[in-house]
Amino acid sequence: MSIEEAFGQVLKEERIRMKFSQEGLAHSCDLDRTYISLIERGKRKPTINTVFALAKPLEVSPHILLKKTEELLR
Amino acid sequence: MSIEEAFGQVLKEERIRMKFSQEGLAHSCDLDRTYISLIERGKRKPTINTVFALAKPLEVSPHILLKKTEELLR
DNA sequence: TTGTAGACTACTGTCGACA
DNA sequence: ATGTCGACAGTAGTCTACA
Repeated sequence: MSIEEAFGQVLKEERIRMKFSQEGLAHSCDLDRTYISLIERGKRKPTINTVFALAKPLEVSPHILLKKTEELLR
Repeated sequence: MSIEEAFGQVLKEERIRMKFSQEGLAHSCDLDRTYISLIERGKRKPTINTVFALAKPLEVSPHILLKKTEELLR
């Protein structure tokens, strides 16, 4: 499993936990809905700034997203 | 201070802690030396895969780099 | 509500050279 | 050992549209 696939899975879990639709999350962090879709399916490797943007509406620290990603990979 | 500036500062601290030159670190994580220089000066926003690549030779978990970045920003 | 496609812009990351 | 420059290839991220 690749880093971006693991990150996508984490993002999806956190998004669903917060009861966001992809659309709602996209709007909340000022990103495109189709881009959220791409990330969740492991088709994109977001920059650190994007990770920070995603983390905010998910009410989780950015580093937690990476930590969960690492846990999935190991 | 921007996210990328904070990350650059963290990277530099960790690199120096491990007694790497930019060149040595670049070689160890298979990135370009000038790119390490750009990141440390906050001129680039690395992707999550790049963060993972940088973390490995620094012998630190990727999420720790983000955590230290967050601490600098706050 | 989500996946996907295509066309597009902006920027990440490479490389060679020189101070 | 590092900063910087310019040129470049590849990809992050946008937007419209349709299943």
